[in-house]
Amino acid sequence: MAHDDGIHAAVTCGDCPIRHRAVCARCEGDEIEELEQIKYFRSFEAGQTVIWAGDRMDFVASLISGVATLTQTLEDGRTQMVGLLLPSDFFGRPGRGEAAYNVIATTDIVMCCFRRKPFEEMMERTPHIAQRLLQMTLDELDAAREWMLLLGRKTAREKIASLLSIIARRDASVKRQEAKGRMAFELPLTREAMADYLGLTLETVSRQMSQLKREGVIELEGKRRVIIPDMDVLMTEAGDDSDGGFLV
Amino acid sequence: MAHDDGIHAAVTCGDCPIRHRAVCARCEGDEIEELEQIKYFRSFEAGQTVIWAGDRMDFVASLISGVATLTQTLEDGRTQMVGLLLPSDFFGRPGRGEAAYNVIATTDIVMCCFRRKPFEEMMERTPHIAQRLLQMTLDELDAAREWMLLLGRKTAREKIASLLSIIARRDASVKRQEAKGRMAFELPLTREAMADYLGLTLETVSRQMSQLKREGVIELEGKRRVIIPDMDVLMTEAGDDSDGGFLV
DNA sequence: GACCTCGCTTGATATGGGTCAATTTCACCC
DNA sequence: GGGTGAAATTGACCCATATCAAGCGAGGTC
Repeated sequence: MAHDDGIHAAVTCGDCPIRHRAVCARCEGDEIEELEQIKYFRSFEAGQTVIWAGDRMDFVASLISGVATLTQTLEDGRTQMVGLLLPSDFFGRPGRGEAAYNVIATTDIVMCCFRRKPFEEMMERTPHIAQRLLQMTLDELDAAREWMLLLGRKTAREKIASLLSIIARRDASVKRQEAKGRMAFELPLTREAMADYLGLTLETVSRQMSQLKREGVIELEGKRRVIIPDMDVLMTEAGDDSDGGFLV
Repeated sequence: MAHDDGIHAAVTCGDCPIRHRAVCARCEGDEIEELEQIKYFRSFEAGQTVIWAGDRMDFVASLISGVATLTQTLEDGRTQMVGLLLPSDFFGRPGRGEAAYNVIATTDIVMCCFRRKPFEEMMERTPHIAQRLLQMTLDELDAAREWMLLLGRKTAREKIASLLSIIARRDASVKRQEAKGRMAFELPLTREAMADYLGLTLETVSRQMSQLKREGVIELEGKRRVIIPDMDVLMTEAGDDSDGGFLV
């Protein structure tokens, strides 16, 4: 049962990424068995709110399929996305009984949930879990910091290019293809969600998308399908050369 | 040897916060003893660079005194602060041999360093360390997300008020005094560093500080000493009511 | 005491992105 | 295949913040 990469391991271990990613670093049978007892699935449709900031949250979860977002809002309604959850991403916090952010499904999603208390108890007894979770959290922190650079210092054009290349790269790694040359993918976000990710208005997002299209940096099929003729060009537009696999 | 709060514990455990914060959740003697073997101190003067992004980094560390920053830059020199380190904050990443960010001392600082490899080995054997580090990292992630809201959606005025109230609150908790009513503190950052924190230019920072002063929200003694006549007013200006003790 | 430097402030002007207001497109549903 | 409504585009205008530039003040050096 060789584990040469994340995807293979996840498949080998079963249908739920958390079993591999947060827990079974070495696929130990009894750990998986115990997780099985406290796990359950939930699904939501595109547009539904999974949980509101401040609500009781007695589970932690990993996303199996679809895309969800974490958002924060000011009283007057200004909202900022602070997390973009793609399949295999984890959310919820051990030791915290209430949600800190709004979690919203932007496509139909399926989540694999674990009851929080038993999960925390398991963490106490099973060093692998805490260690794996630490690695995942550190990765998220790096992604958050990259995101801060984007929010604080990039132009609207660079922001758009960055977001597109983040999604393209993440998508590419899932499909196990090289993130080079020509690429195509379905945008899982509305223009408004993109704006909330980037700290822009949806009009500016739209304008910059049109601009990039006019200049041949991207092509659009309909409103959501994006084709990148040349990833290198897009990444130059993004303003940094970070080739890391960041993204929360 | 009761541990009723973080500060007390840190003092009780010795002079280095990491011993309590990252490790000795229950002050177990042998863990402390072993850490003692791999620890060493380093100090830097205000303005010195502790480490450049990309450099080899074979230690992790906690800040004992002073203030340091983590910054990221684009090729053309635009820079964004992504971490503000105050005493007892931890930095460096287990499992990563090179620095991801520039670490710069903004005041004279003293750090308590631990050689990375032995620290990682200890983490493997000592669940408490990974668990404590996980909690600290999750707190940092929350702080980063609060920071993202600031960068993406707040006005210059709100950004300044937010930063001042973050520093004031953090300062207050160190001094064990209530973060209510009148407060005073020394700004540990230049206007330029404030700008890098907030995603603004230093001119805008200066103008907004003058504006807040003119309106009586803050008072200034010299350029660095800040007096907050009424914390509630400042926090209203900050645009959110988050009373959490966030901050990296 | 004159001079320099560095951090900061202030002013004048430019501009990127926000705001407000129509349209247009397209995915979906009869 | 035509109708409908939400999502997206586009235009006109405005404003918050950036940019460029000048000047100030405190501390340090000769």
